[in-house]
Amino acid sequence: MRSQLARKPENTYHHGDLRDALIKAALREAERGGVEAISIKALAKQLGVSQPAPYRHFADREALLAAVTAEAFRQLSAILREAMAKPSKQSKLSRLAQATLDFGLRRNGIYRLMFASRTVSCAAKGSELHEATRETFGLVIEALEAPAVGYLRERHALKIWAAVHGVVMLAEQGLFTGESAHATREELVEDFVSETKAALALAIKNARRRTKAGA
Amino acid sequence: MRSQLARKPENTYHHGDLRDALIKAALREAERGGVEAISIKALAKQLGVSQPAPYRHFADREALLAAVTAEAFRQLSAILREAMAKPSKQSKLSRLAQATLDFGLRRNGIYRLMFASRTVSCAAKGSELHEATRETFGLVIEALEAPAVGYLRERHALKIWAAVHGVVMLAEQGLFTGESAHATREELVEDFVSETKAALALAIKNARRRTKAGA
DNA sequence: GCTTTAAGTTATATGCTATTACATTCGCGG
DNA sequence: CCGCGAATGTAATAGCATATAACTTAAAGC
Repeated sequence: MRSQLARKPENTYHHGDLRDALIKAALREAERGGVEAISIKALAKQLGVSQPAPYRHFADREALLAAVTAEAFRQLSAILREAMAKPSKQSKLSRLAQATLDFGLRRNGIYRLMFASRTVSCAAKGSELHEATRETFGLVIEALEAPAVGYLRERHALKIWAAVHGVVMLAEQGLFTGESAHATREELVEDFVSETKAALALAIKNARRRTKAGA
Repeated sequence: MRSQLARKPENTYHHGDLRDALIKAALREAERGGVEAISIKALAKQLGVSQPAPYRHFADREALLAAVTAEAFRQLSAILREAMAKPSKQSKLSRLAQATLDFGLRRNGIYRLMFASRTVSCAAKGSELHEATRETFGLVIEALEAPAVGYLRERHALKIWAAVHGVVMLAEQGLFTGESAHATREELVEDFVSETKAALALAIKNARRRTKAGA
């Protein structure tokens, strides 16, 4: 199992690690041109194998996309983990949010593969992709750094997650150029971070009060 | 110019209004299967014309998608306008936000065409599509019902717009099923609406104070 | 009415997905 | 160390979509 990221060596029949190479190459393509830039045929040519070879590893294009998307989620998780670990004056939540924004803008083709295609919604409950997305969302919950009070953390994690994605979407649409350029994307994300923190703190306080009253 | 929404009448050479019929039919397809379900060939067959006929009206598939997306934005604008006009106990902003959420979930294929494809970002500044998107965003600003203080309205319009889109995205990914189901999508949107209103009111007050102090 | 032009047709080139039948290599048990 | 089965890759091909070129028909303007 020769870990081979690029073309297969000439004069060999087997590539060595075609499955992995396909995923890596597809990620590169998606980074450039989005989902539609991922072509099985083109990838095969790029890696020096015949067109049908990829079908030994993926049932169809959708299956490849699912694997690529899962890998993308794992990469994002790693980036977010790193951002959260790094010592900083900013809060963990802020660092996570800004890192997500940065990822969404810099690697937008991949980002859209992850959040704007149907691939994820079709992922079955135990699938590799489903696990990868849940892991990433777990980091959001973790970044809230709040005590576990019922479902409050999840709810506020959803809120900040949604808000950041919205900013990425609109930024990519060009809604931040023009007159709206006053509000930079980073500022907007920071707004959401503050509001989420405040709302969560308040909600926890209220929950505690209710619990005490009930006891 | 016989306004003809469906197939071309048999035994006639000209369809009558193929361009419009293509857009309408493509919208139907997108509503079902998303962008990738829009096939020039299939549309031509559906409308009873030859495959290359659509190319008389659209340079390529991208051009058709742009026109379809523009039409979708106009339809959304109409829906939002109606929601805002309707008398209700809810605020205009709330009605706009909830209507957008509803549109995003109910007509998700079209929604993705509008907000999650590259079509919009590629729209040139004076294009039909660009105008349509700006019109829709104008409604968001209008829904804020706030006095015009500098760029504050645009900024907060961006915020609520982003937040709602984020909710739609995550909802479609299935992040609201499972343990997170406690927070319904509608509740989350309402949270964002309240927070946006509060933040905008505060910002306006601060701006007024600064202006007075400066005068 | 004749001509120009818009709109549609047939035929065809190209590229992608996917399947089938066949070939090669790897690795493991004897 | 040999041979056999499973995994992996290839060649050939079917089917569908985009797009272009050359040709035809109808509509509109003078």
